[in-house]
Amino acid sequence: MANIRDVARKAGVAPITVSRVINDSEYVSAEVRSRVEKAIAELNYVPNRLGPSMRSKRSNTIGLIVTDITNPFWTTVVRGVEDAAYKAGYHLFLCNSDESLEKELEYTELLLSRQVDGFLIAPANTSSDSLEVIQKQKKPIVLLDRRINNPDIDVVRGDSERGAYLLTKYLIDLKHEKIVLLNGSQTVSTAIDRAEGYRRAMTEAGLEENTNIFWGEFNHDSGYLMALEALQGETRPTAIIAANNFIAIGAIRVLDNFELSIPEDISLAVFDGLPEAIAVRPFLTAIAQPTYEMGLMAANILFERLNNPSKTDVKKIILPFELKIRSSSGPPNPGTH
Amino acid sequence: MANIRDVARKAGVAPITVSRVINDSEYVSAEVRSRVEKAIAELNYVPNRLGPSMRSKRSNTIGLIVTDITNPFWTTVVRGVEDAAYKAGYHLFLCNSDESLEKELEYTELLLSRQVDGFLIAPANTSSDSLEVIQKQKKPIVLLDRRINNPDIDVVRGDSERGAYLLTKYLIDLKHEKIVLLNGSQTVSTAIDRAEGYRRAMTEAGLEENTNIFWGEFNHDSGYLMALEALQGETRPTAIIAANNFIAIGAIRVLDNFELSIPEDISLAVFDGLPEAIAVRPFLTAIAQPTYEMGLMAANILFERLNNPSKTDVKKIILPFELKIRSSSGPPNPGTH
DNA sequence: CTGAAAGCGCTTACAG
DNA sequence: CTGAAAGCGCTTACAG
Repeated sequence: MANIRDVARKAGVAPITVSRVINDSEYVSAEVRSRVEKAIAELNYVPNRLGPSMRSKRSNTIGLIVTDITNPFWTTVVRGVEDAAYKAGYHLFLCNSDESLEKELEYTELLLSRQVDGFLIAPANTSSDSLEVIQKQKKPIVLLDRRINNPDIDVVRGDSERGAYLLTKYLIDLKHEKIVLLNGSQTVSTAIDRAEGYRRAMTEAGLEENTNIFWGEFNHDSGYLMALEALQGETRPTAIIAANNFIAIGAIRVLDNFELSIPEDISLAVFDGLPEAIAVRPFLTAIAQPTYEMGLMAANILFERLNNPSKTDVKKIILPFELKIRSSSGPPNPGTH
Repeated sequence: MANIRDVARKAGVAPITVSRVINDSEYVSAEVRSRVEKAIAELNYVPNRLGPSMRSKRSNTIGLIVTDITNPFWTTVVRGVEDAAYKAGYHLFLCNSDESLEKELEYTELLLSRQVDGFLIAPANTSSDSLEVIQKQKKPIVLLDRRINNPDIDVVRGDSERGAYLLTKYLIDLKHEKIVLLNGSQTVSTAIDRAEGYRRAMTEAGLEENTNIFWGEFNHDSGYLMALEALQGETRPTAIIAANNFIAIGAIRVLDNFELSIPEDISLAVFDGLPEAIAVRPFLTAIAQPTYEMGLMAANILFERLNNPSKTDVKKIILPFELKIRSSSGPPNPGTH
């Protein structure tokens, strides 16, 4: 693998002249330029960007940490980020934290040592050490979808409180009274906010004594266990809200289990662009966010900040949820009970 | 941002001693070690891995180019790759080629200049320039799911020919005779192989005169257009095979369009782990591959090769497809016609 | 229009 | 057990 000196030698010029040709910078005579280009082609020379990165302290690289790219919510966010990065000339290090603070911190330190210019993170927890570690290195961060106990960090997130309020109210308007929320962990802002919105809608409707929140994790197994408990309790809910699509997948495993003899007409309402897979359920409501745009916006805010490090206004972008009814048959209400 | 010299000065030692502490290499007296560790902590020192990468010509970084991470098939492959990379201490640059040779080549060159150690690529085309460019730099490549006109490159792929054969035969056994294949492009190996398997099953059953292959692209719009053409043709098929899940999504847009008055009992058969979304269709068959394992295996073959550059045996791993029947109601056969 | 020197942050190889 | 020198591949800043 040839380096800039090999090319320079072959073309009979100095390395800096090769550099000028590569970067189209300053004047190089046509004759010298073509000699250099010939040498580059003959040697299959590919400039090593680690050199400039060392000097300039800019790698044009960003770290992207989501909890699990397998979740279609994050998949689409990541695609938005990647498209923005492609346009802006950045490259992406992709990491999955699996909702683990340890893994998140480990990735953070590795990415820092790789000299990423900035971070896009869906923090595993409202109080994440990773962010402080990054801030000590004065690298910009934009949070994805989740708030944090730190007012100085940019964030692009969905309006989880209002989303939960709308979804709950929608079920209440359909005459549901026994509505249960299968939620994520108390340490994740989206779960906290979704509980808040759910509570507000229940209270407004005079149903506060029916408020029933299960706190679990954003994964299949937790959804399964919470649904099992909720449905085997004394008073069976007529509607279940799953706080994210992974919880919904677990809940569906319970709802579709014939042996448990659970009535088919329990309504399921789901956050976060559920793979329509689940439209198999007779009564389904989904509420989702513009995830691709979330990725695009977050990435562009980060690049903006990298280009204008002096700007200090903190950006808090809150995107609306959109209600999507996907009942495959019949009305999603508890009238048949 | 402190560097190794700052730490050395603060601890009253030479930079090389700091290096030894960071890397736990060779003997450092306990006293000196603790002085260095104290200085590291006080200065929030994070070692810059670009330095070692420059010297060693190893970045511990790999380039991953898939066509579109939004496709759940690739999402899962990517997750497998990422898990393998995490364990092996590698970091991943994620790129989407969108089935474009130009974008693939552009990414390839950028990744080369970033000094990735190796590549995992789902090539956009059976004759991809990108691969030659990479081979000139003597960097290892493992192909994901797609063959190429080059016998020397490792590949981990699904057995598309046999998968298509099985899926077609399954439909034939259900008494379907008018089966149409909505396929990808003639330049992508999975499309070529799926056409081959489909043809073999049709011929074996004496249905070669019914063989009907549409060549398009692996995207929604192409699936929509091909399905439209197939269903509005003279003889309506009783079964449609979609060569990948994006084509299936387009086809479903046609099948579910009431205005076109297309009979509901047309059977749909789909490759590549369709988001079960589509189980809404009354008659659905899906055939899928172990995608997560594909990612894991491909990554591990790449790391193996990086650790043993001398080994030259080419690996061609072919993974089996698995048939999954997902009819939501009634038998998926054309008996009702 | 072209070039020699210095330095980005590390670690290998050698010396003591 | 500790350290001084050299070099990985570039480009900035200066000189001519």
